[in-house]
Amino acid sequence: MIDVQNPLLSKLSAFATLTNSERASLGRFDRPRRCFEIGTDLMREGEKNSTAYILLDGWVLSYKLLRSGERQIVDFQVPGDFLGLRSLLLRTADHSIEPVTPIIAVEIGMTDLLRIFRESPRLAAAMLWALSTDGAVVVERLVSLGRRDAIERVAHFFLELGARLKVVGLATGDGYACPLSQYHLADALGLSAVHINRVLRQLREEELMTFRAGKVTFDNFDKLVQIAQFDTAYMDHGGAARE
Amino acid sequence: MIDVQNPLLSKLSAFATLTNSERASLGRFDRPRRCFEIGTDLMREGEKNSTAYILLDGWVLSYKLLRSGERQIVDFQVPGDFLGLRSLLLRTADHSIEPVTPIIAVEIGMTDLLRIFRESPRLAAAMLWALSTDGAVVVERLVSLGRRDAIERVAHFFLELGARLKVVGLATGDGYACPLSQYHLADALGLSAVHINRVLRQLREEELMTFRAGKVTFDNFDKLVQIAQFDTAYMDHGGAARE
DNA sequence: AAGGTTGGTTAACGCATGTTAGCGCTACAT
DNA sequence: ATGTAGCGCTAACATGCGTTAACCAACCTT
Repeated sequence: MIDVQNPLLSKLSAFATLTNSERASLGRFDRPRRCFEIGTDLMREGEKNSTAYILLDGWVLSYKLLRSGERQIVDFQVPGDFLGLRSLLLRTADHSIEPVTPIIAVEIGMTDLLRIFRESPRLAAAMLWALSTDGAVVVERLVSLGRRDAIERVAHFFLELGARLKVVGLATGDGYACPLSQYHLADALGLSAVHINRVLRQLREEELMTFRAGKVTFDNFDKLVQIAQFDTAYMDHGGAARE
Repeated sequence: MIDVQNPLLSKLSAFATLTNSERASLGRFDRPRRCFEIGTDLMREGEKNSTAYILLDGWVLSYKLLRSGERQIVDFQVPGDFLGLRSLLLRTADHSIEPVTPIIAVEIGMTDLLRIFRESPRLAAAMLWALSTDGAVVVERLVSLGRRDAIERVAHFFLELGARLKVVGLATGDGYACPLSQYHLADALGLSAVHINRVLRQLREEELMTFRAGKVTFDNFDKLVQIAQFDTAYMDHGGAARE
């Protein structure tokens, strides 16, 4: 049971080396593991007293709908990420969450959170740190939408995703498996699907990166980093083992 | 000394009615109050072990710079807001903070946070709630940048700011004092200053709202809400006095 | 086999917004 | 009084991206 928690453990370990009892504390959720198929929302905006989850396997996306029917994807979550923790604290969901692929997740409720805070302040700090990282990612996305043009935005997105997946062992320096469609990218990056397609072609033709058939391949990582002005500083504050 | 904390107290009271001892606990920061003038940053991106603050008076802005020299303003903070709490948890500042007006703020450090968590779980929950609200605001801004056009964006911005100021008694339903320049709006909303000017003129000519000489006046609140698709749901989850 | 659906792809056209440039006002320093 | 810096304001022009409309391939479903 502790085993499946691996992605979260890898992430938190980037913040501080956890003791065995802390690892055990994380594993001791009595709440059930749940599976969700594509098409069934985990959480819907406006919903009261929603549950939060830790994502063990698969990808999900968080989004908000506008009256016009358009949607803005706030972020994608990958194994090891928290789902809907903010909505738990707010007591009303401020966004919706749906699977991108079939997923496995563990429920967490307020009581679990409080128990962790009681049993291990260090673990609590690690979780607050992980939450803050999520916040930093959203802020960086906001910078993208506000001040980067389409190419920079797309390049930055794939680099960031790669960095996040690497932490949980799902990416190498060369690329990673990515189940998103071009429509997903459009809704996440504030562009039209047509323009996403144009940009992907350009990235391909200039031999910077390739996104095709569910695979991201970095052809010229350094140049890509330069174009995107990608700086990992906002993501890797842990550096493992401080304090 | 407790008195000056009023803006934060008003905010947290929207989440739960605080006991006298909880109010006292909030007031018992031994850290000094500090003043900052325009031009002196409170925090700079990349800085290690920065301090966080509670803003008592004045306005500040949080921003990130791009290589090109452009900047994206992430959010403005008004009295009662936390400053740099995420950077405190991350141990490295992921954004910079500078005053918009001269300000007064109280320092808070990790030790203060931990003390509050120890002394009063309810107060801790209230603070986590306030933090989550800040997160929800950033997410809503992200939706604006991704999917709203210029008019909707500007309208939404002023409505949201009004709602936030109202909580701490700095706005009425008709309008509020606002020390921002059109350049501030441009950097916050991902538009050019020229276009901000165009949009403000349009809002004025269509008698929806006026922003002039440091004052925001709502001329047709309802229509403005409709144009912006402004829904306060993401801001007022507290509703005072639940549990 | 036929039809529907989803995702990728491209071209033509239009528009919202950026860019550049310039004018005027106020505040403030010299 | 004179410069200078910041801010508001506007016009003319340029462009990045959206929109619409197709076509194709892969994969369902029946």
